[in-house]
Amino acid sequence: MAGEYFGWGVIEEGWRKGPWTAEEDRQLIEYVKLHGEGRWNSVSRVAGLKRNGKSCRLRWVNYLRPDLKKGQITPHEENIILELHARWGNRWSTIARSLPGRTDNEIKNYWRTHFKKKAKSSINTEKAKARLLRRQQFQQQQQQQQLQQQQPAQQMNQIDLKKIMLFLDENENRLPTLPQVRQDMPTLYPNSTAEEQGFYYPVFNGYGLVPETQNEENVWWDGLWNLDDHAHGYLSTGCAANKAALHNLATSFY
DNA sequence: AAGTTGTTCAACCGCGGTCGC
DNA sequence: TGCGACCGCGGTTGAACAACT
Repeated sequence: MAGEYFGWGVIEEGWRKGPWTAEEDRQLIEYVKLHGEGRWNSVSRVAGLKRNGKSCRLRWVNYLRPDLKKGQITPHEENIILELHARWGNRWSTIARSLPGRTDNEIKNYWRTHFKKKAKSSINTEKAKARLLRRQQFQQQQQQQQLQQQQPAQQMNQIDLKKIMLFLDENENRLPTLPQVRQDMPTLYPNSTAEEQGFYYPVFNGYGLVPETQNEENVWWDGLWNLDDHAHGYLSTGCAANKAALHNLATSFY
């Protein structure tokens, strides 16, 4: 590698590498303000940054984006990471979508730092933990369901329940045959996932169906998680158990 | 106090998917 | 249909700092 040192960064083939300076950050922020996200390869030309498109995108997505949540991962977020990783594996960007303000890079780093070693030292222990977690989740879901049956009006707006039910009814024919993973409840998140089997799920975004080409189970559920207004309040109270409870609730409609 | 080891996280790299020509 | 440009993802690296000996 024949690179030229420039400050503590390196210039290689015309592109600067290494840590970003405050001035570079400022230039990138200014660029995004004016032109929006995307077209990263034109940043160098337009903003005069000696950074390639990839580097600019990464810097923006992982560090400069205004909606990023700074600070430590909370225990609740950690639970979600654990849960989703058990379900999806190393699909960091997918996991990150469920944690607003957190980046895939951040979650990946957090996982490696906090869980990878443990996983390495004892894969079996990890599997056992995942099983335990799922069992606990199932118990929570049952409790949650009981609560809902007792106090449905307080838990969730009827209109939103209707929305979901209508959605499920409307798409009854489109929904795939429930894969094995759903049939053997209480194992909510078994190791073999439906996504691997390439099922097609429609997406409900709170308003209607959104055509979706991805064959990912999570996309379907993400649609539900993204319910707005009242339902959002119910679903996103930061409680994975709530989501899981709805998951079960919805599953019962199949 | 100095050296070593461990931890964290920003940044880079390679690959694959998508899109437009 | 093939090709190149672009983008996003997951894996990996390395610098900075903290903790330990």
